[in-house]
Amino acid sequence: MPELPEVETTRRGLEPHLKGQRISSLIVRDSRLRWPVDPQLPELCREALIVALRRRAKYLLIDLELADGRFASLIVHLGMSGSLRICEQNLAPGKHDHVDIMLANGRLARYNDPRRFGSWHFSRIMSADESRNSGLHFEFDHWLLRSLGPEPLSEDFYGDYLYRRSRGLRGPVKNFIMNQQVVVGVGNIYANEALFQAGINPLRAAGRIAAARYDRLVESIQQRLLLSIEAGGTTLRDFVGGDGKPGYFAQSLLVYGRGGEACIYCSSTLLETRLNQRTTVYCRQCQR
DNA sequence: ATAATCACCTGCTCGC
DNA sequence: TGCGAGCAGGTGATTA
Repeated sequence: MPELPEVETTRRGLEPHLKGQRISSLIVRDSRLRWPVDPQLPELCREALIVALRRRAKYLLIDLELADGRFASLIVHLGMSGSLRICEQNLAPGKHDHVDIMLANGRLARYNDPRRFGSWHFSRIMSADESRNSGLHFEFDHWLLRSLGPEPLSEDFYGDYLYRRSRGLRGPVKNFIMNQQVVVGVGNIYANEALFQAGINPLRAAGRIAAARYDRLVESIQQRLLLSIEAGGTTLRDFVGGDGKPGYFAQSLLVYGRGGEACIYCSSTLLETRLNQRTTVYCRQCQR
């Protein structure tokens, strides 16, 4: 489920409840996630202070000051069906509630993930010296984050970057912008939405799109993501943010889930096909 | 190197 | 009402 707006919505919902709180214990009920959860995770997090909540790509980073004074981060991915939300400690865990972060203040952050495509990792933060010398954007170096592209809402993401990276590529532009090594955070919903707004046919070869059209695509990606964040993300089935509330961007979707219906601009029937085994919706009239 | 496919899971909807 | 097929917001690994 979660693409960048949903992860960012989760981060914003959790931040006021988690930042500055101490972890009393961490409970893993089912460690069979995308990658097995480190059996030592609860011990590693015991009595840690949560100092910040960040997001990188679709990963949620929970920064910790450990009991020994060192720093570390929990790296959480929500996969397709995950959510992390605040609730009271007297609320009994239900089906698929795989992880709890118990807080000293009587509340907890509960991770629910029916499909178990999400993941939890622990990474110590490098010392200041190591961080300076590494040339990385992060204070820690984790294999999951190592080869990610730029954040779509940052200055490192602009039309000419996409243009240059795409030269020579013959694959569809939709696959190109969903590649997290090219740009992070864009999943199936927002790839469809942004390409529609930009007037670009998702099947067009990435390497055959002019520079000016990539300028427009960057604007479209940024606008769709920002509008969705403002709306609290897209809830199709079960997404809830950190405060447990659904997002209402679904009502603003331009093409996703509307195959066979009329294009909002030209009224021609929206086409539906599959690209990289993902449903792709577009207007043949408006998208070239 | 690039591009396409597979694999990992549960839950839900659809057609018969 | 039951049952199999297909599909769902992601992504690393594997295969051409």
